[in-house]
Order: sequence, then C-alpha cells, then structure tokens
Amino acid sequence: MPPHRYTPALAQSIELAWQDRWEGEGTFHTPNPTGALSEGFERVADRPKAFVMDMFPYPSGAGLHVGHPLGYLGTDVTSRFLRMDGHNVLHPMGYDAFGLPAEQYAVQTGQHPRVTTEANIEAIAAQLRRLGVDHDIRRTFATIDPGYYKWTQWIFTRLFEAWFDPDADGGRGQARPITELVAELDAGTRQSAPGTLPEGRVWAELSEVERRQVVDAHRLAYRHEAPVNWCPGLGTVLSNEEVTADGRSERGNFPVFRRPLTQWMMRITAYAERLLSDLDRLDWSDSLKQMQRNWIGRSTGARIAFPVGPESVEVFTTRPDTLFGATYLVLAPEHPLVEALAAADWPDGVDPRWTGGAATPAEAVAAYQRQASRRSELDRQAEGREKTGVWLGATAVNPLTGRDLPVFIADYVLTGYGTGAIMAVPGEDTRDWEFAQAFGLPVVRTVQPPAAFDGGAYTGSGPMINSSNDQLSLDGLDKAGAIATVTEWLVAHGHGEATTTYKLRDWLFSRQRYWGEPFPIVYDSDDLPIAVPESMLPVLLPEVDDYSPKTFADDDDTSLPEPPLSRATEWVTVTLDLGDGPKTYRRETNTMPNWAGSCWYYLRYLDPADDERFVDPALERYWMGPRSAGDTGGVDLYVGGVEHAVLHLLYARFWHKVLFDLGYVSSEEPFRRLVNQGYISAFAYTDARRFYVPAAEVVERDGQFFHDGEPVNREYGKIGKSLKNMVTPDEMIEAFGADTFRVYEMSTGPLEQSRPWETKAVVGSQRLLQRVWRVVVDEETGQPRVADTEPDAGTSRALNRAIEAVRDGMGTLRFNIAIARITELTNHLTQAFGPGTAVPRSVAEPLVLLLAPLAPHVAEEMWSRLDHPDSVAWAQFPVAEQRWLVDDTVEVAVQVNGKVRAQVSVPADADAAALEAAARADERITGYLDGATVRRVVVVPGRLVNFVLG
RNA sequence: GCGGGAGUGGUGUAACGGCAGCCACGCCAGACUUAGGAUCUGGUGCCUUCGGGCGUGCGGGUUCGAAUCCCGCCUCCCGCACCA
Repeated sequence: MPPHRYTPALAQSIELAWQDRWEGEGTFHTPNPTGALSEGFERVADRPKAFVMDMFPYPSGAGLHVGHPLGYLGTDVTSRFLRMDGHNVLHPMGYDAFGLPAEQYAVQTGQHPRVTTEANIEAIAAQLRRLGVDHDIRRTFATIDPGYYKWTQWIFTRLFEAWFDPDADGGRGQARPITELVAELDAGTRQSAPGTLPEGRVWAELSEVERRQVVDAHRLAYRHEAPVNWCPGLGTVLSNEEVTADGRSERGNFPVFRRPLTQWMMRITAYAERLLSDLDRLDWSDSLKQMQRNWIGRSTGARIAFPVGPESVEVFTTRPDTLFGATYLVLAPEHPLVEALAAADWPDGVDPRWTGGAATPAEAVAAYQRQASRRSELDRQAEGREKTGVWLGATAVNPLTGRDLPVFIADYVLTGYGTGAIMAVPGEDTRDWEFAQAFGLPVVRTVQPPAAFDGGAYTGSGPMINSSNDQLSLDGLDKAGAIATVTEWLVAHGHGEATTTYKLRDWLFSRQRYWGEPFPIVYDSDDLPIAVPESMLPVLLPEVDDYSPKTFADDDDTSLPEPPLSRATEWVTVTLDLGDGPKTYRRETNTMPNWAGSCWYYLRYLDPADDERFVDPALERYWMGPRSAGDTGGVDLYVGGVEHAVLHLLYARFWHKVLFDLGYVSSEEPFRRLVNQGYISAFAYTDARRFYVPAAEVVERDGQFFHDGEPVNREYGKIGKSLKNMVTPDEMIEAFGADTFRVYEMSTGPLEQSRPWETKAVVGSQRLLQRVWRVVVDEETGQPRVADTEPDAGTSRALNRAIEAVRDGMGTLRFNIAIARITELTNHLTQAFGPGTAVPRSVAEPLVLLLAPLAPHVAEEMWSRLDHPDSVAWAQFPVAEQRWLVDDTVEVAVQVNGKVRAQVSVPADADAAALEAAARADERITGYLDGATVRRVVVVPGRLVNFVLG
C-alpha cells in the first residue's frame, strides 16, 4: 500500500492534530462587538452576523448513537460554510442539565445528581470535540451552573413582577410592571381583572393583605388552586404539555391524576393570540406551525347566557347559528353552579335514565361528581365514548324558542375549556346526538342535510331550517350569514356576545422535585409571596440528605406531593432584610420544571459570563435584533427534534415575548428560522423465537438474512440497546475517521428527512475522501501533486458548476446535493488528471475549500500541504464564475408529440428559429416529419423542440 | 374522526412544468495484484422478436409537454383527539 494513502489511521491522526490546533489557536472563538469577548472583533466588524444553534443536549448517560449527531453536524457544516462565506458566525453549545431523568438516574446510582450530570456532560463534550464541531467553547455552560440559574431565577422575578395589560399596544396586549397596575388601581383609572376582587368589594376599601392578594392574582407568575396533573409515580405535578393523550407522564409513562392543588402558574394564555399570529412571521415548517396552532386551539364563536331560575348559565359555542336546535344544556361535573342549580327533588314521572338511580338530584350530582373525579383520563379512554350524566332537576330557557331545556352534568363537557358548559344541539353535533340518544332527548334539525343523508348528527353545510320566531328568522341562510345574524340579535337583546376561546391552558410551573432551580420566592408572616431581590440571587439549591422526592405507588391517587426541599428545614426558614429590617421568612420549596432553563439559554450564549445582567442589550441587538421593519429577529438557524414542538418552543416563545414587552430584548421571537432534523433509524433482526439478535452480526445472502447460519426476520426501528442495533459515533470514527462519518451522515438526504442507517454504505464516503486526497496529494511522497497550470475548459466548467451547486446545497441544508456535486467534480479530476499528470492548483484549491465545511480535518490537512499556513476555516469559500456556467454548445432534446426522438447539438445562444432548423435537419426527425402535418412547433431555446403532428 | 406531510430502480436519493433516475450503496464484468472488505475502468429501471415498447402508488383532468399543477381514491408516516 502506498505510504501516504488516506487510511482510517491517517484520518485519525490528522483529526486529532487539527482538533488540538483549533483549540490551541482559538480558531472558533467568535468575537462579540463589545464587552468581555470582543477581542478580535475588528477582524469581522464588516461581516454580516449569523447565529446558528442546536437544541442543546440533555446529558442522559445513555451515550450517543449515530442518530444524535445529525443535527449537530448540520449546524456545524452550515456554520463553517457561513464563516468561509464571510459571516461573523456564532455557533455555541450548552447543556440542559436539570430535570427528572438526571435525578432518577442519580437516585438509582446513589450519587448526587450533580456528580452524574457533570460526568455525562464531560462525556458528551468529548464526543462532540471528536466529531470536529466548531463550537466556541468559551460560551458553553450548563443550566445547573449557579451563574446561569441566577438569571433564570431573575427572569422568573420579572414575570412575577409583571402583569398583562390586555388594552396595551393598541389592544394587542402587553406585559407591564406590576407597580403600574397598583398605581392605576390606586388612582381608580383601572378596574381589576374580573374575578380578582372579593365578592361585592371595591379596591379602595380593601385591607393591605386583601390588596396584595388581588395584585398577586394579576401576575404573570402566580399561585393558583386548580385541578392539576398529579403523578404519584414521579412524586410531582406535571404541565398539560407533559401529559400524553392517554393520561400518562411523558417521562416515565406513569399514570396521571387530576387533583386540586395550589401551584405556581405562568400566564401563557394571555399571549395565546400573539403566539398564534406571530407564527406567520416565522420561517418554520408548516407542520410545526400547525402543531402549535392546534395546541393553542383558537376558536371563535359566542357566549350565550341561559336563565335557569334565578341563576344564569353561560355557555360557549362555535355554532350560535344552531341555537334554535338547542334542546338541553350540559355542565361539566365540576362547574361552580352545579350545587346551586340542583333541585331539591325529582319531579313526578322523571325519566329513570336521568337520575342515575339516586333519590334526589343532590345525591345524583354528588355520586356523579365522585365518579367523574375518580376516573383518570385513561379510564375514560378505556370505556370508549359512551355518554353518561345526570339531570340536575333544573331547566333553562332557550332565548329564541322559549322552550324548556333540561340541564345535565356530564363528563363529556370539560371544565377547562370555554365556560365549562354547553348548549347541546343533537341535530348538528355528534357528541350531543349520542347523549340525546342515551337519554331520550329531542332532536331538532336546523341545517338541511342532503336528501341522501340518513345518519345522526349532520355536521356538514346546508341552508338553515326550523330557525325562526316572531322576531328573527335564519331560515335559508348559510352558516356564516346565520352566525352573523343570530350573534347580532343576541348582543342587541343582552343574551350574549361574540367571543374567542383557546385550548391553551396556563403553564403549571412548579415541580415537587429536588433537581431544579429553586424559586426565588419567600413567604412573609401573611403567607404571601415576595420575590427575592436581585442582590440576593441566586437562591442556591441546598444540599440535602435525601434528594429523592417522595414517590408513591403509581396508582395512589390519594397521595399528596411532598417537595424534597421542604425537608431541608434549616434552608426553608430564613432571616432576610428586604428593606424593612431583618425578618423571618419561609422559602418556597417547589422547584422549576426543566423547561425553565431552556427558555432563554440562547440569550446567555451571547454574554455567558456577565454577572451584572442576563445579557448585554447591545449584544442582544447585534446577534438577535430585527433586520428590517416587521422582522421578528431571533436566532438565524435553530435545529432540533420535532418532539419539542409544543413544549420548549412554546414556552421559550412566551418568555421571549414577556422580555420583549418589558424592554429587555429587541427581538420579538427567539427563533427566526427553525428546522427539525430527521431521525436515523436502523434495521433490527429477530430470530425464530422472536428475540432480537445483534444486528452487526447478521449477514445477507440473496436477499435473505442470516445470523449464525439461521434465517432471521428483518425489522426497522429506533437505534438502541433493546433492538440490539446500536451503532455509536465512536465505533464509526474508530473504523473510518470523523470526516468520513460526517460526510456519510450528511450525504444520506436533506437534513429534515428521516433515514435508515446503513454501516456498509459508509465506505462510499470513505472512497470519496480517498479520491479527493489522491487528487491533491501524491500517495507515494505525501507532497501536493498540483502545478500552476491552466485548467481546460471542461474542467473549468465542472469546477464552477460544482461551486454553484454546493453553495445552493449548503444554503438549503441539502448537503447530499453538495456532496454529490463534489463527487462529480472529484470523479472528473480523477479521470482528467491521472497519475503523473499534475492537477491545476486553481482547481485543487477550490475543491479543498468546497469540502472544508463537510470534512474539515482532511480539508485543513490538504490546505496546509498546499502551502497555506492559516486555517481553512477562515478561507474564502469559492464563488462561481458566471462565464463557466454557460456552455458554448448544448444538447437539446427534440420531441415528436412529446416523445424524445433525437438530440441535436446547437450553440447555447441559438434562438428559436435556429433551434427549429437544427431539429428539422436531423435525419431521424425528418423521418418522422416526412408526409406528416406539423400542427405546431414548440421551441424552448436551450431546452427542447417539440413537433406536434396533426 | 380532524389536521399536516409523503409515495420515483434492489436501497438511500436527484430532477426552474421541458431528455425521469444525478451521486452513492449493492450487484455484474474487467484491469492491477501472492492476496483483497484496497484502488482504478466499464455496466446496471423493467420488458424486448433489438425495430422498439413500458415506466415516478391508482384513476381522471389541465397542457404541445406532468414525478412536478388540479380533482377523486389508496397506502404509509407524524400530530391532535369528547376542545362545544
């Protein structure tokens, strides 16, 4: 074998050497325009900035498999390309390190979570370094660093010290400091939000404590008692986003129960409209935007009040047009008016289906409420959609028909959505139809179904029928017209109003776990919360003897949360001087959810060591600020998994908008462009007993698969230990080198696309790098085999076409295209400049530059051997010369009736007439045209000629 | 059920409405070799009577021309799911 062949061993020694040099020289240090990291900024001052980021990893301890680096490599290639193409590029990395998995792993191993977490971080950092990524490691931090979570706590205090003014910013709504609310309440220029004042009281006459309670109820971070998701198996409560559709925890898959508890909430619902409408301004995939839209769940309709005796029940409906068809009302079992509305006795002759077998309405209600509260979401699912409920013994009145409407409670109406009460229209709603069938309730159709329709509820469109009284007629109108007409009537007569509701709920923010940010909150002698002042931050997580949370049997729904910090009694009770002398306070013992740390980490990369503020505003403007009027600003490219569609990405957008409203950031959105990288899966194999066998040991013969000579069955799935198809980057780097691994991962498809892993195909990428190496370096001497000769025209064309296509592939994250064009160029050079023929330097150098973002180590080595002392990372990326992108002559297809029958070679600038003449001159074409009538000739210069025969 | 996305060789994929399958894996053949899981060269959609014919999930449509645009199906993937 030649002594200087690009073998895995040579690749590895090149890679390790360059990784050391990059670190030693600070090659990837990104200068800030100002402040501590501004050294060297003058070098890049005239460059446009580019902020490229990955969703930072959670250091789990399970180790990386070959799927994990895909996104990291995608941003790395992009970042390196942009740097070479003249940008000041910021490509940082950090670690999301608080949270349940680290804590649970620590519980298993008996180690403090910090110890295991830091070991895991170190392992991932080493793997990332070995991949050759160009992170500016001076900016790396973990969310568990006190210097970081100090500012997470500080941002929490900003949310605590703010309220949402729905009238601000021209009715769009905006966060404002809470002190301004107090001032307006004191001045009498503002009424407190509905439901926040004690019944029948006014602000001016409240006691100091009562006033504080009213103010607390307005805060963006507030305490609230409500049914929450209690997960005994984890010993903590969870947010809606952390509970799966079948009522289990996303982490750990434990059952979740609804229990009323007092918890910290974040008023994300105040931002529902802005979170929804600003999606239109973001460069995100349609599917991701749609997921957020669905989660926010905006629907427009009307609130309608139905009198029930002395009370009034308000319902929300998106179909006020069907009001003439409303034949009963249903309240959620937990609706606050249920007890007040329940009648004392059943009337004579009550339908037995309506009573639940109880002697009185009150008993029926109590029994049904108990049953509903005990049922977990999972049980409801398991029972299917059979409708249950009981009658309250009360009736409402339909404001349009005057008809009596029996009022039921049923668990198919949810407390949390709309008003927790509905008007039931069995003619046009499937759920109401099912309930009406089960309870023998009348059906009135108000939308004319098609003649052939013979189903139950008709949910399609059609003209209104049966919808008139002496004041109003909707008959014959379409849906939109009927909604407008009836809403106008309801408003005019005081029965209701047009309104919008959202599925989005406020974000449950407290967790009863140890391994999270402590709340920067203390309680005074009135048991009311006070924010810890900035000067006393961070509130450090105390050392405790037992950091594991108290967990319970998975299904123990009677258990109550018990935060581990509550057992740190010396920490909980604290004496502080908050401005009125030293007093004793009690610390909040909940911790924040692990989403808190990832809500703002992108900002901290900009100014990682700042102890005076969470980020220097000048740095935020430089890296994140809007570029033009109407631009949201934000990170220029954010790459990560789609699993964060409604968790991290919604929470981070919410915090960012609050920071924007309060004037701390200039950008309106955190992530201007977002791409979800695909997943890498792999084949797995099962033997006759259906057990998985190690995939690496399976051989293929004639389309069949064998393990130890026995036939096995091929499956496809997630890479991991359980399917015995684990492949790690370390193995691949060991066998091929990091550059080959990088090129292979990038060559298998566009970044967004999921793809299978195929180890045997990696050799193709290795061959490519070997061919490039052989084009540039003499395998016998190790010297460059270039000369200052002029390339021929064909080579120049091949080079410039490759440059053009590689640039396009880099910009659109289709690195597979870039690699295919580099391969073509390399193959051309291999053929054109065989052994003994020097390669023109003006071609070899651009080839190395094109390859540099994808295979940076071998590119550095070749660049160096081509006598360039400086890193290729800062070399100028090639720009195509236009004159080589157009051919002198082109091959044009000649079609007859749309079928290609010949090729003719013509000058590239031949006009339509010349092209047609050339086509007619081809003897195969004359054969077709002889004796036929040419009805039409379509000529597209440079592309084709099509003769349409009659 | 609702919403979103995708269906192209044995495989991963590529094609401004204009020559379908670039590039790679695999496979076949050859060269160089003591040897090859190295390297290089050539071939490789299917059928074929060697003229050609057929081919982008299925069926229609628009167009001189459709993988691409439109309509209706089918299949797969993802998200949501008693949200009024």
